[in-house]
Amino acid sequence: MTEFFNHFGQYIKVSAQLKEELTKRITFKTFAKGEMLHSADRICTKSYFIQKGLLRIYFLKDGREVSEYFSCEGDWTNSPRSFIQHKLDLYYIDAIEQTDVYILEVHDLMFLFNNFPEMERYARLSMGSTFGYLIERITSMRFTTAKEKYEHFCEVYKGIYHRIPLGMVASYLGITQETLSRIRAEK
Amino acid sequence: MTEFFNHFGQYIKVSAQLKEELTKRITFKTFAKGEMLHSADRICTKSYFIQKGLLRIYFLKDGREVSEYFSCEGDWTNSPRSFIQHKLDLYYIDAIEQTDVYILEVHDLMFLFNNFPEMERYARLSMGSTFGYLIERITSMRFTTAKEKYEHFCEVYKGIYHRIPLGMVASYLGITQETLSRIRAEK
DNA sequence: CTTAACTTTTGACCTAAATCAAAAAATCAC
DNA sequence: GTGATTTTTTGATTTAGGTCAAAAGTTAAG
Repeated sequence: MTEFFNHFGQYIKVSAQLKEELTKRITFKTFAKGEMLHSADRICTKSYFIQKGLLRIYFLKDGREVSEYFSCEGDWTNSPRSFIQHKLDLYYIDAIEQTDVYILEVHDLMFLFNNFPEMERYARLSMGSTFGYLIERITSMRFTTAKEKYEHFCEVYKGIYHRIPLGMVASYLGITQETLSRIRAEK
Repeated sequence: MTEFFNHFGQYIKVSAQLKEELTKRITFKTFAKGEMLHSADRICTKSYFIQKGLLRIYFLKDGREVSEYFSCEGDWTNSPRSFIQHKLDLYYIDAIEQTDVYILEVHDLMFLFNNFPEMERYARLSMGSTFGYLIERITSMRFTTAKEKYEHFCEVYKGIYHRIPLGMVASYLGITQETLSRIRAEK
């Protein structure tokens, strides 16, 4: 669980007491490649912290799977609006590779928010980072060629972009797999 | 300042003491139409809460202004990464209409975070809402026609979309003004 | 008012990327 | 290992929306 506590340690000082409560509330699970972690027909009550592996968040558009984003080692993953606002949303989560995760239930997280003010700070700060990533992504989606979009993707997902199948990358970028295949071929 | 405290009241209980500290630290200013609130050559140390009016956050791409988003009555505005991470970023902020704002300096905000744990909660919760909006926007930008993008924009900015000049809307959507003009004309 | 400076619309033409189709390559299951 | 399924590549064709250019409308300043 070292990587798990280190993650919090990036933003706040993790007291022995918080560590104990986290340990008590967290569970561990391994998902096989292709296995579903979350489906759009349920409210998302779990957040997954990836110890090892790769997850994909996607939704269905006219029957086709469109990747929303990818998460790897050291990331939290859930269906954001479903988890935060406790309502249904359109996202599915599955495992691109065999993936080991720590699981935290939303009611346990609420307990932590209510009893450890530093957890509120942790949430504020870590959300702040993700914020920047989302804004940069929106920026990079407009007035850019398919090639530029792909190059931006490779930068952001440096180190893991080769672990993600081409078709999933294409839908993440909002281009067809044929176009992405041609971009990869040309250089 | 009622609208200002009401905003916090949506997320947390605002104690008399917090109210007092907020009042002490906030300043008020009016910007004329077209006036700049923030420029990319400076670090953004101020956050603006709009009492009345309309602001635009934009950046320059090949010399053209690209709208990142718009903020109106009841919204906070700043250059997000610059304000949060205290570094330079590429965004400019100007006033689309004459705009009245409450101004909070980043160091005053930090004081509030350090002395009022409920402010951390406020930040977590209000960021959570914005999060949902950003993700939905990313979703709506891929595999959609220019017309669908515009319709989504009108929904999200219902009530204020007619206050924003066409060219600014077009760049927000990542389409040309000519295309947007034709979309508006056809129906 | 009147001129200047933007903003929006309209028209003609062009191109990046979509679509459709099928072959080739890689991966999986037994 | 072998056939079946899935993923990726390649080719031909189409199209939505971009570019360029200019006219029409609108707003602002003196």
